[in-house]
Amino acid sequence: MTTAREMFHQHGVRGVGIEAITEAAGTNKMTLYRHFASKDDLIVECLQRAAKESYLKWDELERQHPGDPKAQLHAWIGNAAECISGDWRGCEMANTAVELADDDHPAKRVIEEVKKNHRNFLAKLCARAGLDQPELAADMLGLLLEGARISRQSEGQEGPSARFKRMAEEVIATVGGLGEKA
Amino acid sequence: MTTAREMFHQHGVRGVGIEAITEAAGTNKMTLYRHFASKDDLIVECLQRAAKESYLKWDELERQHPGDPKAQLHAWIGNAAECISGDWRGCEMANTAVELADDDHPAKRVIEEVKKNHRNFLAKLCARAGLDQPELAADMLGLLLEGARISRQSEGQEGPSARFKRMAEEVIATVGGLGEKA
DNA sequence: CGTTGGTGTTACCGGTCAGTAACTATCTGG
DNA sequence: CCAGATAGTTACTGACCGGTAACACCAACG
Repeated sequence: MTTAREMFHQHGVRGVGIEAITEAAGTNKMTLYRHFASKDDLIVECLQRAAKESYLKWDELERQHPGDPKAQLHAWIGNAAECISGDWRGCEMANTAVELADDDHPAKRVIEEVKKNHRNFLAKLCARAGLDQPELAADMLGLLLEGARISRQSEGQEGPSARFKRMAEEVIATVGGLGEKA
Repeated sequence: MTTAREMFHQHGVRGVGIEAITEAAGTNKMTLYRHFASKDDLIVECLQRAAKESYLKWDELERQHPGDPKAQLHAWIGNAAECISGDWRGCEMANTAVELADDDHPAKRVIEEVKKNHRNFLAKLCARAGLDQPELAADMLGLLLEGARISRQSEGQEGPSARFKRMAEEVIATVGGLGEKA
């Protein structure tokens, strides 16, 4: 199943077949179909697992800098920047959303919910960090990250996504309005 | 061929077949294969046509506000915001890049070049508009737009992408450094 | 020992899709 | 009026893919 995550991510959910996944995982199609009703079902469960992992990162942030929302915010930026660098292939959620043009695919509901949760977490963090316009800052940080993950795939590693960290810091410094010297 | 653009955009390049395209265009497969060597070829030519169209928009910007880079920049934001609203399905280029996981697909070269050109155009415009940090501002505007186009597909019309215009204006007001009152 | 539950294997079905062949119809220009 | 190019039609191939059926295998557990 971890294998499924990797292969879906690497080749896209539409670009890889069930057989290739099971083969790579050292098993076979039948075994898989005894655990998952269909390919769509497998996709959804993969995304849900990814969602759980990403939620855990928020807890980790809190653990690493307990009671220090400002440091958590900077750590969030650091995490995000680190994700983008390297030979990455974008966000599992966003990529899947693009691939699944069908709007009523069950995976879409999962993706939408997860994205909304992340935005809300981020907005709350911005507020706790004392930013003047936490909602605006959260939107900007979110879109910058989303854009960087996409740009990474269109323009490669050297493109604008390489400057994400600086942009994000600029946002919380100027837009968020920490009061010049915070 | 315009039909091909629409269908690729609507259902994704991997989600629609040659036959469906030709049928929708009121013709048939053979005729298409007399003009294009393969489906990949068709994809590439569609993207190139999309690229030409997008370049024309820059000329239009210049024509609408001749010699007024600041107005051109605001008009660019307006155009972008308008594109995102409505029942849009993201950027043809970026979506295709996500779908075509294969890195050495011929379409990838086209996409990369187009995206780089747009970034450079935008950076030059930011410089002409007198922004203090035109490169940084261009990167931010570009990523915000890219993020908005993706977020539009993950979170729907009501998500952060709806606030794109305000964010973009915020960027050129604070980050670009027009000097407080420009 | 036997049974039961999970796993592996093979083969298959039905469908879709990219791309081709061969033939016919239509329109053009000379 | 004829020749040549272009477009339409039908049918086909070969490959892939999602999903299923039937059956053999192997373990644990009574």
